[in-house]
Parts: sequence; C-alpha cells; structure tokens
Amino acid sequence: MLARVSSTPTFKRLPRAVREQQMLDAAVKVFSRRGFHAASMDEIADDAGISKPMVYAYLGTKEELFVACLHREGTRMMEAIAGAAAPDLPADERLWRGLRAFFGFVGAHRDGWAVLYRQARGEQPFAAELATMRGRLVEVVAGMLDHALRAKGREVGATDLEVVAYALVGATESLADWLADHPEADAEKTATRMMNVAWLGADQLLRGITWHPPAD
Amino acid sequence: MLARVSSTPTFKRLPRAVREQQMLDAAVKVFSRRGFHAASMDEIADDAGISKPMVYAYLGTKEELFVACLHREGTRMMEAIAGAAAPDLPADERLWRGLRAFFGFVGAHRDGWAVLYRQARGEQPFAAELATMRGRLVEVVAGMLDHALRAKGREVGATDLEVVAYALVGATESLADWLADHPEADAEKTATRMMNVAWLGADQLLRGITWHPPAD
DNA sequence: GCGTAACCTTACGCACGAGTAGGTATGCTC
DNA sequence: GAGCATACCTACTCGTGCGTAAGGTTACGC
Repeated sequence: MLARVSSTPTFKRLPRAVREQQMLDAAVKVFSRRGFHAASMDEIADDAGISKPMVYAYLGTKEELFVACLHREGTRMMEAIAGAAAPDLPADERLWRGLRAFFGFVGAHRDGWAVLYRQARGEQPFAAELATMRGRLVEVVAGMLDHALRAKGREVGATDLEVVAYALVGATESLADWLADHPEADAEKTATRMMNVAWLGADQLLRGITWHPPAD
Repeated sequence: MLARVSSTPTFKRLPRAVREQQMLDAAVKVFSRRGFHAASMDEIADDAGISKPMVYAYLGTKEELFVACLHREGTRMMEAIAGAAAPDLPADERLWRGLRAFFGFVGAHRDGWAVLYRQARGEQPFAAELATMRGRLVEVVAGMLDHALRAKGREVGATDLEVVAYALVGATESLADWLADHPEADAEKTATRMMNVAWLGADQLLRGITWHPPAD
C-alpha cells in the first residue's frame, strides 16, 4: 500500500555480485561497530542501502552472513601474507616479511579485520571457523621453523614446534589488537617491534641487542 | 497455584553469601559453555538449584552477573600471580614464576577462566573491564623489564616497553587458550615452552639453545 | 510490446528470553 | 508464640529482532 511516489527510483537495480559486495561491506562495518549480537539485520540492510529480504535472499541468515564476512576478510589476509613470504628465503627474512604484510593488512583494515576477529573468538558457532584459519597460520609458522631447523640438521618434537608457533601467532594477534586500538600507530614500526620480541627474545633485548629491518 | 506438595523441602534455606557463590559458580560454568548471549538466566538459575528471581535479587541483571563473574575470576588470577612473582628477584626468575603461576591457574580453572576471557573480549560492555585487567598485567611486565634495564644503566622509550610487554602478554594468553583446549596438556610444561619463546626468542631456539626451569 | 525472470519492497508472525509482580514458607528475636 | 525480616517460589509481561509472505517494478529477450 501507499506505493512509493516513484518520482526518482532513488537507487538503481544492480547485478547480484555487486549488491553482495555492498552487503558484505556494510555487514563488516556494522558487525565491527556493534558486535555480532547487537548488530541487527535491519541496520546492515539499511547501511547497504537495501532492504532486509534482499540480504536474506543473497547471503542467507545472520550466521551465514557473518561467516561470509569472516571468509572474505580471512581470505584477503591470507593472500596478503602468502604473497609476501616466499618459502625459499631464510627464516628471519621470511618472518619479517610475513609480519610486515600482516600488520600492513591490519593497519589498512583496522575496524574490518581486527574487530571481526575479536568477535569470532567468543561466539561458539564461529570459533571453529576462526580456529581453522589460525590453524593455517600456525602451520605456516611451524613449517618455517621446522624447515630452518632441518637445514641445520636439527629436529624438534611436533608439539613443541606447534606450541612455539602458537605463541608467536598469539603475540602477533595481540599486537594487531593493539594496533587496531591505536589509530595513530604505525604498522611498519609495530611489525619491527614484534620482530624484535619474536626473533630475539626478552633476554637479548635486556642485553641491549636489537633487530632492525633490512634496507630492503 | 498448585502450591508444592511440601513432602520434603527438597533444599534448605541458605544464607545469602553461600547462595551467591553457588550462583557465581553456575554462572561461570554456563557462560563458559554457551557464551554470554546464548546463556539464559533460566539455565543459570536452574544449574545453581535456585529460581530466577533469586538471581536477580542477589546479583542483579545479566550484565551485572557477568561482570561479577569476571571480577571474581580476575581477582583470583591476579592474586595467584602476584603471590608468585616477588619484585626483588632477577628478571628471568620473576618471569618464570609469574608464567608458572599463570598457567597453573588456567590449568586448574580451564573452562572457568579461559572461556570467560574469550567471551569478554568480544562484547562491547565488558571489553573495557577486560582491558583494565590486561592493562594491569602489561604494566607489571613492562615494569619488570624497565626495572631490569635500569639496573644495567640502560633505558628505552615507554611505548617500546609497553608494546613488548603487550606482545608477551598476548603470547601468554594465546598459550592459555591452547592449554584450555588441550585437557591432556601439562601446565608446567606449557609454562616452560612459553618461557623459551619469550626469553630466548626464535633466533636462539633455532640455534639449538634452550631454556630449562631451575631446580627450584 | 509483451512475457518472464530477476530485483526489490512493505509489513507482518512469532519465538525467545530478560526482567517482575505478588505470594508463601521459614527461621530468628524478644 | 507474635512479629518481622529474609529466603524463596510460580507464573506472568513485554520488548526485541530474526526471518518471511505476498506483492510491486524494472530490464531484457524475442
């Protein structure tokens, strides 16, 4: 009823693929700002300049929508990292490039990634999804360490390796949180600090030994 | 209506202080298992063997209840750590004792702490609360590093110190998560691994240098 | 120029769960 | 053993927000 006074159609009809991206953009924005539960499908639809049933038609339920966000952002991040850390470099070089790519990504997608990430940790249905992604990262780091160790004819238990990798990934995520909360902070500098902690350790740092990025 | 067939009163009347603890126990359990939103006040009341209005009467709204949980668990943890790491020990010894106390605590309260922690990160209203607690931890670690540095006549910018501490705390939390998810894992061993990463760094570890707990 | 398919809307049903009203039993005090 | 405070209950209200039914409108093929 009261069929809109079609003076201007206000907005054009757009192909599905485009609308889906708009919706995902809006969803990421709203989910980050409000959190999964507090975010309402109405607000997301509104923010995307579209009505709610369209969101359901294209991306499914709220949970599915959130998973779609996670996937898109996660894939983007993984690509950013994978593209930076070639597997045939020495370990320190690889670690450095990976870290730089990671913090660069987070710095550029502050509210996008870091907050989605924080969200997903808590909510049961997504924790598994997230764990898979983190698992891939841990695997990469553990693989790197293993590779470096084998090159020296040394070997370490798989669990040890995994736990060390887990700690490194955790520290990195933690600094990513810090970066997301400090808009004035510099991504490159944060990566350098992370590299110092991860590569040298507290003992060396207390001795005044520091690591600096290569001239590149 | 249908006023309970008072054959057996089923459960005794208990003083407020006792009931409050029972409620908090139940709340921690349910919040951990379900997450803040998915947890229902009915289930918590049920689990505590009490009816819902009692929960409201004693601990207030759902949010207030959750904050009460956070406070109790957080305080317990802080006490466990503070009691272990005397401020006049050398840095490595202090770090080791703090880590051991921390992982010991998490190991003993797996579903209690770690999951409450995971929950609180995401939800807006509690993030601040949590940030304060983490802030205290970061402060302690940063203070420890600063103390050790000054003893050697060296000095470092406050931000650098804070970020390093932040990374260490993050890595530790991350391993705590890992520990909470691996019931078979040993807390002491996890603490040792963390110490290796934090104190020695990847470079040393790759060189085959390792750290071992003192005879104590 | 007309059918059909895809796009898009308004307006609603409905479940779920936080919080409460109002009443009953029990123990403690004098 | 009357009075009073505190412990405790059953059974509701009511907002909120997910998901959908049913119908309008635009583009495109033929």
